[in-house]
Amino acid sequence: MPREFRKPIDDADPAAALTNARIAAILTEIADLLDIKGESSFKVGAYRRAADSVARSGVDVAQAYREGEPPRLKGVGGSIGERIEELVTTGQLPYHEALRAEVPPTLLELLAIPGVGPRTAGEVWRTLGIATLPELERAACDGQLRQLKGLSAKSEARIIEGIAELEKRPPRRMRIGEAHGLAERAVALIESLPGVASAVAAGSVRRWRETVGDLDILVETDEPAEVLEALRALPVIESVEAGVRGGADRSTLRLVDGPQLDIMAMPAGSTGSYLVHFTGSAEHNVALRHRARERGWTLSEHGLVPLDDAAAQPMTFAAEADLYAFLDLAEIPPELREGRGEIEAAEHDELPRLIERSELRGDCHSHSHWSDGREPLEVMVESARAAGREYQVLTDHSQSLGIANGLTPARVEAQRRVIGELNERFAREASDGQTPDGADAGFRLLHGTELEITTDGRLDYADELLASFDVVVASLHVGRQQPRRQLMARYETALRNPHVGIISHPSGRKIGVRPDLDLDWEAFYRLAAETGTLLEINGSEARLDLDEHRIRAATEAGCRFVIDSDAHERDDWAHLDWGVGIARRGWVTADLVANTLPRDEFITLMREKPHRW
DNA sequence: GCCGTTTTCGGCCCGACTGTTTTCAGTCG
Repeated sequence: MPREFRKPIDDADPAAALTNARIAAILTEIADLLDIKGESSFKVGAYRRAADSVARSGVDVAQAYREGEPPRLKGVGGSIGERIEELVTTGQLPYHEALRAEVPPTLLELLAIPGVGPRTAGEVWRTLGIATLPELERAACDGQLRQLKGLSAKSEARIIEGIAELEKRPPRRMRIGEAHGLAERAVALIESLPGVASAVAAGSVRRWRETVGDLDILVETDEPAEVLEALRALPVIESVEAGVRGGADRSTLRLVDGPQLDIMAMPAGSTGSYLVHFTGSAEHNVALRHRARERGWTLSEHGLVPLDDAAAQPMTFAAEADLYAFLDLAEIPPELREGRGEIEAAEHDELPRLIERSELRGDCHSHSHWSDGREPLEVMVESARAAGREYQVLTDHSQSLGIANGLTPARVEAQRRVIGELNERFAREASDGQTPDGADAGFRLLHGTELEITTDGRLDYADELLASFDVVVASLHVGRQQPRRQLMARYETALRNPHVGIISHPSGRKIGVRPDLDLDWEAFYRLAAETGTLLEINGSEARLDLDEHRIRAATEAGCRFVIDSDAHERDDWAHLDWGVGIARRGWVTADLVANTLPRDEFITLMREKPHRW
């Protein structure tokens, strides 16, 4: 996978909120520019690690600095700490600006070309004055690059090809659902080939990352050459990527109209270290190698080799658990392998027992034709029932959300009657032993609403009507650009209302489309915990909201959750899978999630606020 | 530039591949 296409930071708006993500982006750009400049790789790495640390921190770093309580962040020492402080207090970072003046930020675009790294980019800039993609392409076509040290006519051809490829197919990351679907198909396809003992998707798919760049497939076989040859010949394989990753036991391919596939063969019976290595993350692997070194070993995908005998045969492991055990660690679930404290937890046997999909008994957020759902209420409810759930909450939109055909109070009452009749039928069928196969005899459709928090900070229904719902899910779809104080005031109204059980998709983000709401998150979590209002982990793949970082921060603040599909059609029930995946990445255990409760307990819980159990 | 059961200096993760090489640097995952 070519590195991600990184545009220079848009600094047109210096007043843009200094979120952790923006601070991290600035530190990353500093690292890139230093790299091109030819600075020590350790210094460059230090900025990258610091950026990473800021990005994944649960606290609002800018706010913490402004309040005079800088958080302890791994990789942020005196020098970088001072730069962050200057940035968040003055809104400017002269060091960064000076670097941008010295090294043209447009050079970052060159790094997206396969085979072009910071050294090459720096070299063409220094010797030929090239700073942009078109300039590089022209120079390559004119044969100017071959005069540079380490570059030849062959390199020029590769660069021209790489630029063309980039224009034809800009790198993009798949959403979680698409990635898992494709990975499943690829694995099934590969397992059908002769000589294949097993295949498994590793990489970020296996860790359930919210977006995925390419697919890494491990193939257990004793005949790697034959298997890879057969694979390359399949009609669904569009092309064999040139050069990047060839060799006897690995191959880089591309699915027709699909993502890049990195295929790695591993010898049967010694798959433990391969799985660990290719599942990652990079940070997790680094931490593991550190640990191996402390114990006198060097760790790679092939296994462990003694530090004092590099020529020794690697010690191999049949299973991941064996490798972890050798390093005195409990086996770490793939979702936790991000270098966020999982090694320490595994060392002390304090890994959480993560929630499983099978532990969800109900779903608290779904829509139908009555508002903006794409299927009739009856169709949605029958499929939820057939899926074996104990309860489904129908939460069509409230009246002010006209664009989604929100329900007036009169339509709410009409819908209540329809739901009542359906539940009567379900009860009748249960007592007659007529419950359909796969359905839970106790299944009930619960009546909820997705209650709009209006721009002027009111709730969209009167309290008496709110009290009549089984579940009230409050959310904010309009007036997203309001200043932080106003947004917080709106959320506070909802959180303090005794009938509001759940705040839905709290950050309001859409992945890759629009950013989070500007909230005082610490205060938001505190209020949710204090009022006993549940926070939703919304599993629709464009949202995944709360995200994994916020989930952990909210947990630490004492919050509790529900995991919901926000389904608008039957296919959307799969969102529950994605929601559970993200929850697991947020270290969530079943006891933190209200919709793991049996139906009656859940109904009772939702009648009482604060919701604590 | 960061960090410390190798602690204030001297390290800093690993292997494979590529290209232009006579021993290695750059790129990638």
